[in-house]
Amino acid sequence: MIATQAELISWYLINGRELPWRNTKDPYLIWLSEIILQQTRVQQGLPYYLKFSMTYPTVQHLARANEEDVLNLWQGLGYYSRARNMLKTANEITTQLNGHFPQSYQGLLKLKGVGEYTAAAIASFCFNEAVAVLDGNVYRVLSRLFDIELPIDSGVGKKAFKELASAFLDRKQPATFNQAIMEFGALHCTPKKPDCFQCVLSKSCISKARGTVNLRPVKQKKTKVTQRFFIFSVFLVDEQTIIQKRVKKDIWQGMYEFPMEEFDSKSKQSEYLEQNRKNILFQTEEITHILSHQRITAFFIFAKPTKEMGFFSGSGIKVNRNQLYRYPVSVLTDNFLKKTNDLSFLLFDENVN
DNA sequence: AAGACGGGGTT
DNA sequence: AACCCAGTCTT
Repeated sequence: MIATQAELISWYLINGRELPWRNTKDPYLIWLSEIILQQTRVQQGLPYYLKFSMTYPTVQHLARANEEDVLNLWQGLGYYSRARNMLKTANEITTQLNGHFPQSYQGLLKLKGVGEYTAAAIASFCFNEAVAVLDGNVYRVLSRLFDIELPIDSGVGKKAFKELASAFLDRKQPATFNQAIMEFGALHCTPKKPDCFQCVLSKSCISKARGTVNLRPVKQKKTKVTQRFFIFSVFLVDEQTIIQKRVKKDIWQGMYEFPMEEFDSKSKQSEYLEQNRKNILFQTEEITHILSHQRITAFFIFAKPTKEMGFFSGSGIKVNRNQLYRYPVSVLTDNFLKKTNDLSFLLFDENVN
C-alpha cells in the first residue's frame, strides 16, 4: 500500500499538468478554482479561472461585485448556483470573518457552496490538513485499485469510499497526494479505455487482475431526461427590447431571457405558433437544446407587441438591444443572439405597428 | 435517499 | 445517444 502511494506521487511529479492554481496556496484562488472545477473539466474551466482571477484578484474584489457581473463572467459554465453562492460566501468572509478563509476542513465546510470535496481540497492544498478528497476521479481510481463493487452513488458506497480514501491518504503529504490521485484519474485511469498496460499501479490493481476494470466504478442511478417546450418572444421597438430575470428555482436561476412561455407538449407549442402567426414577424427553426437532465425544444419569435400587454407590461426590463450583452443569459439564448445579431436589423424597422 | 442543477467533451 | 466531468443543495 505504501509503495502504491509512492508510485502515485512520483507519477504525478513527472506527469502532472502545469495549471495556474497549482502555483499558489492562496485560499481564495484555490477556492475559486475548486468551485469552477466542480462537475467541470479543467479544459472548460481554465479560461473562466483566468477571467475571474484577473477581474476579482481577491475575495474583497469579488465581494464588491454585483450578481449580474458575476453571472455574466460565469455565463456558459453552467450550474449557476455556484456563482451565486460564491458571491454570498465572498460577502460573508469579508464582513464576518475579517476577510480570512477558515483554515480547517470543518470551518470551510460551513461556507455556502463548499461541500465535502471542496473543503477537503482547500484544507489540504492550502493548510496541509490530512483530509482526503473524494471526487469522480478518486472514486474511479479507488474502485478499480481495490475492485470495489459498491455503487458510488449509494449511501453505503459513499461511506465505504470515504473511509477507504482516508485510509489510503498519504498523511505526510496530503496536498501532493490528493492532487496526485485526482490527476492520475483525470489523465491515466480514465473512464473509457484506460491504458492498463502502461500503468504504474498495474501490479497492485485488483480490478486489472480480475478483469473488471471496465465495470468500475459501479453507479446505480440513471439520470432521466425531461422534455420541455419553450417559446421566447423578442419584441423590438426603436432598438428597445424586453427581457426578464429568471427568479424561480429552476434551470438558469438568476439569468435573463426574452419573455418566455412554456408548454406541456409539442402540440401545444405548435398550436401557439399557429394561433399567433398574425403577430409573428419571423420565427426561428426549431432549436433543440440539450442539458444533462433536460431536452428543450425552443423557438424564438420576433413578435409584434400586442395591445393587451403594451410594449412594456411592467413585468420585464426594457433594454436597448446593444446593451443586452450586459445581462447574463443561458447558452440557448446566447446562441440565438449571436446567430441573429446580423439578421435582426432587417426586422425591427418593419415591426412598429 | 433521491432529485435538481448546465454545458461540453468522448466514445 | 450515453456517460462523465476537481459536487452541492434542496426536498
